[in-house]
Amino acid sequence: MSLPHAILTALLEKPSSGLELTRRFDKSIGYFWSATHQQIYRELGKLEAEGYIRTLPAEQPARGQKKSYEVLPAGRAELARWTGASQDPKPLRDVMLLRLRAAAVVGTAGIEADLRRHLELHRRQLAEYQEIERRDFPPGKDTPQGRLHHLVLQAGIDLETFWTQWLTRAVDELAVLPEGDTA
Amino acid sequence: MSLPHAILTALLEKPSSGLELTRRFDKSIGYFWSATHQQIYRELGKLEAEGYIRTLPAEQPARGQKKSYEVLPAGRAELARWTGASQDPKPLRDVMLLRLRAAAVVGTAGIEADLRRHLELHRRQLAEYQEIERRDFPPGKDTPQGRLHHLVLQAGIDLETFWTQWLTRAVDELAVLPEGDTA
DNA sequence: TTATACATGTAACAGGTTACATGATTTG
DNA sequence: CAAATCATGTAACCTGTTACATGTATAA
Repeated sequence: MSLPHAILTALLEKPSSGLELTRRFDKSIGYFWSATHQQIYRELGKLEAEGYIRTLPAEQPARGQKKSYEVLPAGRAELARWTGASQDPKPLRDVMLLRLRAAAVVGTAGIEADLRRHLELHRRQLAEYQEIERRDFPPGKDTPQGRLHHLVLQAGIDLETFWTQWLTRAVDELAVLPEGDTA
Repeated sequence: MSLPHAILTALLEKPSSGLELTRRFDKSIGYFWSATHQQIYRELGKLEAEGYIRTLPAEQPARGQKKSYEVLPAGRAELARWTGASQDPKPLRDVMLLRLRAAAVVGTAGIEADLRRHLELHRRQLAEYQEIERRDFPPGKDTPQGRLHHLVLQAGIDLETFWTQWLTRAVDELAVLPEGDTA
C-alpha cells in the first residue's frame, strides 16, 4: 500500500501526466520507490475513482492524449494520515545474501564475478548520489523541505557506502576460499 | 524466483517438513529471506512436481501427517546454477524514506514517534545479530562454510548499524524542524 | 508518407499476504 | 473426551512484472 502514496507525493510536488510521473520515478522518488508506467496508470485510475485526484480541467481525456492530474483535498488528507501512521519495518530480503548462503552448500563457482559486478554498480550509484548532493545541497542555506530531502538522500549514500564496503570484503574473503563445493 | 532456492538451500542443510522449514525461516535464512508457511507449502508442491525434491521414503503422505522432504540431484544442480548465475541487484524500496519525502509536503506530524520506534526495533535486531556472532563465530577456528555464513551475518550487522545511526540522525533533525505542513 | 517518439492503456502471469479449513496428536 | 497444539493445506486478493496494443504528434 505504498505506491498510491508515492504518486500522491509526486503529484503534490507537481501535477503531472502518467508519463511525466514515470519519468520522475526514474529519478528522485524512484531511487527508493520504483514503478513502471503500467503500475502508475493502473494506480492513477484507482486514485481518481477514490476521489483522491482528478484530471486537470483544461485537458480533454482521450486515448493517446496527454492527461494531467492534480491532488484533491481528500488525497492530501489521506497522504498525511498515512505518513504519520505507525508502520512496521519490512524484514530484509536480499538475493545476494541468499546466494552466499547457498554457495556455502553447493559451492562458490561463478559468484565472485557477480560480486565484482555488483560492487561496480553500487560504486556508480554512490557516485551518482554524491553528485546529486553536491548539486542540490550545497553547504549553508537549507529549508525544512531541503533538510528532509537531504536526510533521505543521506540514507541512499550511506546504504551504497555500506554495499561497496561489504562487497569489497566479500570479494576478498572469496579469494582466499577453496573453490567448488564446500559441503 | 528466489523462494524455491531458499528452500533448496534450507533442505540441503537439513531435510525437513514444511512446518520445520517455516520455523527455520523464522531464524537463520529468514533473516534475509522471510516466508510464511503458506508460501512454503505451495513452493514445496512445485519443487516436488519439478523433480527437485522428494518426500523421505519412510513417511506416508496424509493430511495432518508430517511429511519431510530431501533434495534430489536435479535440485542441487539447479541451486548451483542459480547461485552462480548473474543477477541484477534490486533497486532499494523503503517505506520510511518515502514517508519522509511525503512529510516534506504534508508535514511531519506523527512521524517522529515512529522513527523512534523503528530505532528501537533496529537496535534490538542489531543486538540479536551480535549475540549470534558471539555464539556462533568465536575468534579462531573457521571453516569455509563458517566464513560464508559469517559474511552474511556481517551484512546484517552492518545494515542494522546503518539504520540505528541514520534513524538517530533523523530523529535529531526532526527535533529542530518546525512542526506541521512544510509546504 | 512513413518512421519515430509521445502517450495511454490491456492482459496474463508470478509472488507475497491474509484469512480460513481440516486432520492428527498430545495432554489435562 | 475436550482443548490445545501440531501439521498441512485452500482460496481470495493485492502488488509487481512482462508483453503487447493502440492512438497522436512530429520530423525526415
